[in-house]
Amino acid sequence: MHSFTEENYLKAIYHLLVRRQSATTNDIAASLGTKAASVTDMLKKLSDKKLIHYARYQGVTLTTNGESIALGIVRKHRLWECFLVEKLNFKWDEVHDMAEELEHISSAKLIDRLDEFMGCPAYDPHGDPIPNNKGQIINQQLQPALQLSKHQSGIIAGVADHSPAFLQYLEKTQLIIGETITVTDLSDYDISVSLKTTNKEMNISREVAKNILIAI
Amino acid sequence: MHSFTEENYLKAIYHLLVRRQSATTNDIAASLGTKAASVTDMLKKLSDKKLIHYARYQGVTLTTNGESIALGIVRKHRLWECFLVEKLNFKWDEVHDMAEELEHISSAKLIDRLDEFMGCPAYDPHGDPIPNNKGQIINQQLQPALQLSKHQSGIIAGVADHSPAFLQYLEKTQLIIGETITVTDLSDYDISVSLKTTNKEMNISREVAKNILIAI
DNA sequence: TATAAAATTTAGATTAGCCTAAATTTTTAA
DNA sequence: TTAAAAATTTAGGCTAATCTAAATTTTATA
Ligand SMILES: [Mn+2]
Ligand SMILES: [Mn+2]
Ligand SMILES: [Mn+2]
Ligand SMILES: [Mn+2]
Repeated sequence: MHSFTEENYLKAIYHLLVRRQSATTNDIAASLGTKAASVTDMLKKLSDKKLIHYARYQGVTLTTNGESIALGIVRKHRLWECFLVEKLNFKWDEVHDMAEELEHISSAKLIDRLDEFMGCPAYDPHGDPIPNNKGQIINQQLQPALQLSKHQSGIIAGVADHSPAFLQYLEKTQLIIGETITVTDLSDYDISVSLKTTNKEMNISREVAKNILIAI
Repeated sequence: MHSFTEENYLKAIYHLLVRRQSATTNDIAASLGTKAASVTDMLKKLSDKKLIHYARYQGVTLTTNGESIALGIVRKHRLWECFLVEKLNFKWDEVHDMAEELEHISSAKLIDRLDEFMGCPAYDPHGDPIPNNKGQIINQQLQPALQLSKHQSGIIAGVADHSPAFLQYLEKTQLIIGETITVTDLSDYDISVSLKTTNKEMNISREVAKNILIAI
């Protein structure tokens, strides 16, 4: 149907629009590891195919069609991650690269069967919502743990940084999806946040607190 | 590591060598749906990479390295077929095209985990042996049902035709892997073979009998 | 064993996706 | 409000994989 490359562009544009409200040539190039000139070439092609709205120098948005393809890729990526973690016992920091390949397996029937096999999960191992087979997706309202005030509690529901290093750190410190945390101290001059979980108390950096997402 | 295209060439060459003891330019072109000129180009490239032994006009064989890559692809293809049939409830005639895509997923760790998850099966849904992670494969000695003599029994262990149409016919008539059949009549002038299974008696054409493989 | 037929290779092009360098447009800030 | 900086596009090229048409080699057969 569409090439892997086209699918990757549409997905990158989708993520940029979700996360930053805009998708520029340089942003797309950075997220795909290509050069801006290559992106411009592809934007013309995607525009010709009516998958994006594109006006020179103005950045892009997805057409209805383009967005539904992007959501299909995101759905596959996240469902395969569920499979890898829950059935094949991979850790949540190990699955992304495999899912980057698996998301391009074309069969819609396969992915719907996988969805069923996994029990139609709503979220992937990183807390990201899984679009259903009509492309509908739950829009989670999450906030960085850093924004919690002193004595406030919340449940960890996602991460803003998906890097293996960060995920491994969270795993090691038991700051995992579903865990309830309570802020015990917030310091202005120091750069750390003190908190307690069900089992223990700990101190995390502002950087970490910024990347842990709490359900509101 | 290697492109999908290179992997497909190596797999095609492997299958031709197994099934016909030789792999010629035209045969490879036919099995990949490309033209002979394209095959010649790729043979040069695979030869430069020391994956095949190639001498102009003489056909090709696989190097140790080339064969081990081919066996890796075959392993992935067959394990994914097992998964699709046993876990996602696909029929044996539906899985081939999906496996053609899944066989190129690169992670060795993924395929070894999948192997484990499936219980390290020795055969795929069509009775074809699955190479282990060292590339070792069981060399089954099978014979076409057509070669059974009158009153002789045997167990269906494979198929020589993997087309959905043939597989559906076998499924419908319950001539499936593991079924014991006994030849009740063989006619010289008529083109059919009469046989009985555990449940019923039936009559199949020579063409069908040729493509049902019996364990010896 | 000499042709004819078949198989294979070479020559020359095309397409998708990528690149660098140069030109153009937009944005920033003096 | 204009010059510098940043972003983007254009121009020109490269590689992998493909093709058609023509040339070459092998094989079959008269
Ligand atoms: Mn991921
Ligand atoms: Mn994820
Ligand atoms: Mn198959
Ligand atoms: Mn099979």
